Amino acid sequence: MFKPTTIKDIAKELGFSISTVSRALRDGYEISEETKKIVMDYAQKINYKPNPIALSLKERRTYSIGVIVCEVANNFFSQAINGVESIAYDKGYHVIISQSHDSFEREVINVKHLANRSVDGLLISMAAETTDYAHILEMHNKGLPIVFFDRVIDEINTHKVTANNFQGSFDVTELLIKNGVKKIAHLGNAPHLSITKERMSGYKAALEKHGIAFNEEYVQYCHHGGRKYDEVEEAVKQLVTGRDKPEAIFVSSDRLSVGCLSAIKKFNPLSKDILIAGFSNSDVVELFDPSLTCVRQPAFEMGRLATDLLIQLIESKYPVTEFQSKTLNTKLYLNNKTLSM
Amino acid sequence: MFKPTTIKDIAKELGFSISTVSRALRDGYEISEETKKIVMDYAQKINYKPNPIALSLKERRTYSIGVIVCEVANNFFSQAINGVESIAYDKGYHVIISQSHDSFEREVINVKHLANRSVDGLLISMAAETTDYAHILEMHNKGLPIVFFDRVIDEINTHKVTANNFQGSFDVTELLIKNGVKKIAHLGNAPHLSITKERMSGYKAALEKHGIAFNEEYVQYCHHGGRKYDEVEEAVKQLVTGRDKPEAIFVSSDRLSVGCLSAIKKFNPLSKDILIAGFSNSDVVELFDPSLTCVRQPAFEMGRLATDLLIQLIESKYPVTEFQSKTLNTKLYLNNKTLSM
DNA sequence: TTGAAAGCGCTAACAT
DNA sequence: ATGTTAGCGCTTTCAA
Repeated sequence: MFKPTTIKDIAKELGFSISTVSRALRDGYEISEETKKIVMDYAQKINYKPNPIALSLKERRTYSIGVIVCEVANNFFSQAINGVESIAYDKGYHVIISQSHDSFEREVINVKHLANRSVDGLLISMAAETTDYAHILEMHNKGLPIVFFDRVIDEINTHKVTANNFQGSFDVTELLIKNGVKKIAHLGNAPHLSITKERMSGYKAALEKHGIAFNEEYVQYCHHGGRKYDEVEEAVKQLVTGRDKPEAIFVSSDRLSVGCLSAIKKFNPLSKDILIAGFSNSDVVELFDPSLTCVRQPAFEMGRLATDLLIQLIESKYPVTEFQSKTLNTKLYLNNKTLSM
Repeated sequence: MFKPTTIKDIAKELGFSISTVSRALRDGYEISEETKKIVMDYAQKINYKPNPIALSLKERRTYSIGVIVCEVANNFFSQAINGVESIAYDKGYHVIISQSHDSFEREVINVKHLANRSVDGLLISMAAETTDYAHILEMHNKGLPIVFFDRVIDEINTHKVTANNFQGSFDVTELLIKNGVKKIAHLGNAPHLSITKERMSGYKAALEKHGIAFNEEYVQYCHHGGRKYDEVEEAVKQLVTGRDKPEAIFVSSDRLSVGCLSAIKKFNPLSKDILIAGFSNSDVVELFDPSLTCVRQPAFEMGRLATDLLIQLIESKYPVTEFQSKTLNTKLYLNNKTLSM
């Protein structure tokens, strides 16, 4: 069952040696046109395909790249993966996707599994739970090409691709302020994540620019990044039932934004006195009620870029020592008639 | 760079032969406890991991399974993939995800690529464009284990896992009828897809049961499955600007349902005189405006089940000749105060 | 109990 | 121009 033809079979069938067949197939210069034609035609006829496993063993590479994200059921990541694929396919690489589900343990398993010669390089957006980077560091030190995207870490020196999280946060916060909103709460992902910190900075900077004091009580974090709805609901509850109810909530992550909308809807089914703004790559934002003013990341482009850099690392003849940190601009989308630019 | 330890290195280091090391590591019965301990401890210490490529070449299997879906940026599929993963990981298989983007050409490439010894078996939901099944048939005939899920085809005899599309359609159509809605249009995916046909049947059966004539003018298909928004918009336009405007539209696919909501919102921003009901696995349906009454498929469970069946096929010692077609029930969710069960 | 050697499919020196 | 051989990392006869 499922016993594919090998080069040996062809050699036997055609009466050539294995190496002649091999060379003919790769169009080697030493082989006569005549022989080439015979071999090629026959290979064509029986639809011969070389065994990629054998090739991998020989060449010590797999022509596949691993992608580790928290989950694919997330607009930002599925779009980013489409970007990854678009480049990878063109350059002849497979894409192996693994989900960490924001779990440290799962991330470690995935990294080890993929890095253990299943892939030639790794594209990773860190899990929300991860604070110990030993597993990544180990692979990096062994020479495995790694490119970070979205959720990056300072501890490792390699290419990094992120959205301009600071500016995106700044812009949306300022937009709210310019529309007369002063009491802006902030709902963030796990606090140690790079995206959380960067987005927090942008938010604070906008407040500061406009002379609004930063209020610690207006800040809530969701350590599971919105993957546990209860956590989001509890955080939103804290915000809306606090002493000084905010006029708006800025939500700093994709999954969290819709979670926040659901929670708000639950607490406040009728009144729409709290504006929600946040990072989201949903392609149906215009359908949401309550409406979501959103910051959109160039996910597809980020995936492309990160993959391009990764493949450069993989294919580089010499050890790469100069690394790039690319930052791509976000875009703001109003979905609410009460707001204007 | 990135040169991992091999069994040979261990043998040299410890002064044993390669085969002794190999056997010690696999806990072979012929090896003395003492030698085993030495080898195991050392392997542990240097964190030795066997090269999976070499194992694959030897065992003629890869311990990975391929999944081909139209896209991961789709609630149903990303949930199904989570189900696939949950089983695959437990049984020690990698999951390689490929997207067809509903393109026939892409599907053919993906199938050939994966089937060509990159995976031990294939899980597939057919692309909307595909009407020629030669590429699948070829692999099936070569003995590659294949399990279909969601979008299945009759032409190949193997395990199949689907939602009860007929019943789901029937239920939601009947719900509308029982709520006094008689003029129900139907917006479907590509007409040759199994899901499209089954859902159409359920719709027709409900109409018939309640003595409502089937009206050809109330039917529109989207050959690209909602992946091209213009197509959806045009179809919806046809429906709502026809001679006899429907009171409701039943949309028979996940991606199409939100597309339809967008289109309706565009044509009818204020009046909400057209109810939309349809298949959707969105986890934020309660946020949609206009509201979407939806049929939800047990995506995760379908993924689990399909994977379980696939792994059974892969690991079966004997050729399997008895195949199962599993059908799982859908669930109806009202998100509209004007409707009741 | 351990080692030598063949073989999985392929490529690439090294012969001829 | 073509064939022989070794080797990629591992398992597994077969010999010792």
